[in-house]
Amino acid sequence: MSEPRKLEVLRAIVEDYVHSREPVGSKALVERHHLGVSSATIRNDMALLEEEGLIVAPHTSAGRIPTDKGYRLFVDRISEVKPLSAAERRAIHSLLEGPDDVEDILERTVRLLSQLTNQVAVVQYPHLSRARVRHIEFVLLTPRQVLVVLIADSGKVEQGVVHAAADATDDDLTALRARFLGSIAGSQLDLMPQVLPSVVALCQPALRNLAGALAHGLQRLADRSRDERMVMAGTANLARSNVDFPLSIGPVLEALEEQVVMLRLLSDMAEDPRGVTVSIGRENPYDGLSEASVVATGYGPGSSAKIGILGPTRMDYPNTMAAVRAVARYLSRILGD
Amino acid sequence: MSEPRKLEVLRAIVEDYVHSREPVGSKALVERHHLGVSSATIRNDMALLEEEGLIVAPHTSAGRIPTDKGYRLFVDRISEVKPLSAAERRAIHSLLEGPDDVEDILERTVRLLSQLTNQVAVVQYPHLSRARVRHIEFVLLTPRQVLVVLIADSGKVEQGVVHAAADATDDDLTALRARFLGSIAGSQLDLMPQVLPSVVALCQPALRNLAGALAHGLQRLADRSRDERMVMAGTANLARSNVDFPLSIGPVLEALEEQVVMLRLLSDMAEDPRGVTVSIGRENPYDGLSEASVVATGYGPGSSAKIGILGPTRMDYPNTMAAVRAVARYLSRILGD
DNA sequence: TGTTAGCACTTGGGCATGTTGAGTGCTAAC
DNA sequence: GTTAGCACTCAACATGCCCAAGTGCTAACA
Repeated sequence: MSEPRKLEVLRAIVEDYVHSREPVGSKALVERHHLGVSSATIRNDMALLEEEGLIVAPHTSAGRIPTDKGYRLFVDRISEVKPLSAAERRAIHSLLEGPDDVEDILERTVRLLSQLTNQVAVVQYPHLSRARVRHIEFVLLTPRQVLVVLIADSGKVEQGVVHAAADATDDDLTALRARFLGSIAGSQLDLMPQVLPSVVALCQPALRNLAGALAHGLQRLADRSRDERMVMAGTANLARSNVDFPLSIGPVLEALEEQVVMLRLLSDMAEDPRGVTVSIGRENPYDGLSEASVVATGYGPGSSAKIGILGPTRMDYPNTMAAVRAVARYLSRILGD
Repeated sequence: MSEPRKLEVLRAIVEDYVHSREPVGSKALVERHHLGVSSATIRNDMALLEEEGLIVAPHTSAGRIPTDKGYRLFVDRISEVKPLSAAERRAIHSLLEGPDDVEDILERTVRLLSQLTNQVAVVQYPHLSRARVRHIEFVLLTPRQVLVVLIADSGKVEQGVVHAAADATDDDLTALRARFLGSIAGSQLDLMPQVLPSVVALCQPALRNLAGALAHGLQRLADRSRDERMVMAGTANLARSNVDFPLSIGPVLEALEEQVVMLRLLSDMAEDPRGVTVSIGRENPYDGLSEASVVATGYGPGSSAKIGILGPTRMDYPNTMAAVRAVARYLSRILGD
């Protein structure tokens, strides 16, 4: 049997199944795709495909559906990333115009991606560990409460409240701010643990307590911005695409809510030379996602942060991959300047 | 027939139905609750309740289930808000300890509430319109991009990027910052439209363009913090509580994602003298929530912001109301000082 | 007047049974 | 290597039947 036809048959099965959501049989296959052979031949091919674990029959006399392995082969060797339609390109263009606040941009991006793909879209905040301190600000809220603001040169702002052991004054804060800023402005966020203690040590004894508290607060902010976050959109698509289909969406929602899980998942996805990485069904390290696939890619400087979508294994991979890739590229471009 | 018993029967029906998820019949009712009368009598009562539109029978020979109106009566006149269990109180206490960053607190609160109630929890950011300007900061990102930071005395920080028409320098920004701060520090966020233009007008002509852009940016930030937002948690509970039950969760997820809808809904809920407001099924202004109920209450200064939960109409109102009320009180207390 | 027992009636759910059609694997011929 | 043909399997659907749960009603009762 010819190797090319075998792949062709697998391709046809995947496409039909994604489209119809129903097991596809040999006869329907020859009708819908002009394969040039009879259904009996296809049956033989299918038997082989099943032996190789690429497809399975849910019950004796039903059609076949692709396995995770089948999808994998499809994605790796068969499908081509389709170019986006003109309408889609336009949507990307227009939706990503507007104020270029990092937060705003990510929010709109993720919404856009979820609409393009009809899946749940997820985007990770850009990494800040290599970002540098641009500015800090101490603001007295009450005599014992100080709002600490840390501004990175990436434009990200972190804030938190610090409790002082004794009453502080605006003058204290102004002095300390100058001192801190002098020492840490321009230094990398991940170097702060090395720098901060020496700043505190150099303070006048009277201020040392306060300085310690503030240093601790700054450290927390720096940690937090390294500490990753994400934005998502389109959870309602989960319910829609699975009407009358038993992808139990409970576990998936749980995974999405446990941001740690999702972030881990995204980070762990190796970068693929083709631009998008796909993790299918049980390939996912998280149990709740055993019937789901993740399509993701990096964006921004060094492609360090990830953007992607989450959907049922039975999804339209070519189009989804195209959308993810395109959106990631636009996003990189916008954040680039 | 005695009015008290009628209510008692309704109460029993609601409680059994909430518990079992199945229509409850007259016989089962007398068995589970010691009502002191026979099933025949209950049948008569039920017929009356049905006439009044408080309960319905899904089909001829099934038990009855409460209608929206039935739940309404139950909530208004029958149920009592149960006190929380000691364990629950402890959970609230321990989970709400930690750094008292507004954002952090809200996030933990909403997570806690969703766990206590097994529903989706939602909390609205505190209103800031009456907040005052504590501090502003301009940071040069590139010669033509300025990061504008607005810090309110409530501790909330807003940030955004402004594009300059011409190159700006740090000195320009320092000067402008002093000027802006001198005029608007301490003034209410909603008064900024009146104040900002005059500041711009007073600037040196060379800086006026830049000042205008910055003023515009500040205005946007002020608007945004008036512009309401929310945090939510527990969407996975939707899937869980509705396993084998046809509350189509799609529309509900949509509503939750359209934050505008939810915020509107929360804002529109009148304050109830008993401390918690309930909106049941079709009482909700949004179609997708016709099988859902919202239990909410205000918190914080003037109870202006809302916190609440969203779940199926068939929910345990007494406990849910108790949890919402308790959590709101703790939240108020924590934010109060 | 309110309560109760008894009874005829309705009906959804479960079950056993039969039928249909899509789909398969296998074999023999091309 | 491909195909036609055929016997076989089995989910899905339909049909009929019975049962249990539940109802409404009536007549008797306190």
